[in-house]
Order: sequence, then C-alpha cells, then structure tokens
Amino acid sequence: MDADTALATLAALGHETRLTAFRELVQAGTEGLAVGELRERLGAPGATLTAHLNTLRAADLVIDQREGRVIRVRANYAQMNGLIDYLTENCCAGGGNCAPVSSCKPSKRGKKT
Amino acid sequence: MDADTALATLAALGHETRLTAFRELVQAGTEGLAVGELRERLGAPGATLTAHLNTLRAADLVIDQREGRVIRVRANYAQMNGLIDYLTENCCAGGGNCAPVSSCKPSKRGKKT
DNA sequence: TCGATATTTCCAGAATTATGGAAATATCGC
DNA sequence: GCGATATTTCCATAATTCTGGAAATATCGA
Repeated sequence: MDADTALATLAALGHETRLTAFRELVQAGTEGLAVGELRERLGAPGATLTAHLNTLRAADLVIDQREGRVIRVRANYAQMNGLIDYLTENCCAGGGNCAPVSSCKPSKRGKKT
Repeated sequence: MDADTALATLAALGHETRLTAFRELVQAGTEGLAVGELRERLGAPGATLTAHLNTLRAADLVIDQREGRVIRVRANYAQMNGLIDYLTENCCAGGGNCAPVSSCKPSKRGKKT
C-alpha cells in the first residue's frame, strides 16, 4: 500500500460514524449488512450514511453488492490488512524499535496501553 | 486501547502533513528530531507545524522533551502499537476472516495490495 | 539584563468536511 | 406500467479544521 492510499484509509477511519460503521461490518462477518440495516444500527439519516459510505468506498474499505433493491455492504479485510501492514512498516522502519513480532503477538492484544 | 483513543489516533494520522511528520520521526529513530529540524524537512511555517504537533501530542503519538531552547520530538511507538492492536482486533473480531497471524507475517509486509 | 534563538499561543480568514431534506434512480412484485 | 421500497445524488447550510502572520513565552550565552 502506498502512502496516499494509507492516508485516505486513515482519514476515512478517523471519523466516529465511519469507524463505528466499519466495526459493525466487521462484526457482521462475511455476510455484511444491508445499507438499511446499517442505517438502523447507527441511527443516521440515509443521506448522511451514504456520504460516509462513499468515503469508505473511496478508501476501498468496504465492498458492496446489489441484491435487488438492497445493497449489501461488507468490510474489505484485505484493505484493513494493507493498512496494518503499512503502519507496521512505519512503526518498525528505521529504528527497529517495535518489531512486528512484538506488535503482533496475540497475547499482547487487549492490553491497556 | 479504547475506541475513543483509536479514533483520535486515526484522525491525527489522517492528514498528509501529520502522517509525513510521524514517518519522519519514526525514521529518525529513538533520538527523534528537534522541532526546527522537522520544520525544515516539512517546509511548513512554525505555527502550522505547532498546530499539527499539538494534534499528534493530544493523540499521544509523539513525546517531546525540552533540551534548552530546543524541543526534541520522538514518535511514541507504544501508541502506534496500541493502534495496530486495535485495528487487528477490529479486523479479526467476529468473522475470523483475517487472523493476526496472516496480517502480521513479516514475509507479507511490503506486498502490493 | 540584554539580544538572539526556538517554539508556542493567539487569532481570524480560508478551506474543507459533515449534515440532512428533497428529489432522483433502481429494482421489485403485481 | 404502477406503486412500494431501498438507496443515492443534489444542494445548501452548518460545523469543523487548516493555515500562517504577529505577538508572546522560554531559554540561552555574554
């Protein structure tokens, strides 16, 4: 992932509604959610949600698929992995101060930092 | 790391100047950089850089230490690790679609996604 | 104390982003 | 085709963030 893509991805996630929406989609799993279902969960007006979804779409963080009148949205895990990779490189490049092995240990996840 | 902190961290990194600044600091390693040195590298006016540094500071992404008239700024790797952990949890929770082992393999870093 | 250097705060204008109602588009079942 | 449902686009307003000059603050060496 290049810097511009990482930037767009970070900016897309750096908004409360969009981060919450993405988390809902991740929790929903591979099936994803209908836009209407997501709208109900977030309690946002349609136009507002669409605007945020468009930002997430532009950042390639979600994939949608039309199923008749319903548009089903899913989290794009590949892009999230790409972002994590990018940040890991950024975090670890140069000084070797936080090697991937230490930042990715399963046992370390969930700790209070 | 809680959701609010992750949000502030993502928003802080979701700006070109701040992401570039953070990358410079990571590359600079444990010694960090003087604000003036960072300012020269970024080519930004002092007030502008200070505003961005304040955002990074509020997000706990940088640590600074005064050395006489110079303020030395360093990347806070712990916070970056915390963010990566948060995203990894978000990415992997629910569906098990992208386990940390796959997103953090050293061999996978650097791939084009 | 003074003058020089480093950085910040103050502040206001510029630019961008967010919000949501109303109208438009797409698809369905009949 | 028509009415109903799902979602988007359009658009204007509101809110936020960005930017950078000028003044203020902090520290130094003499």
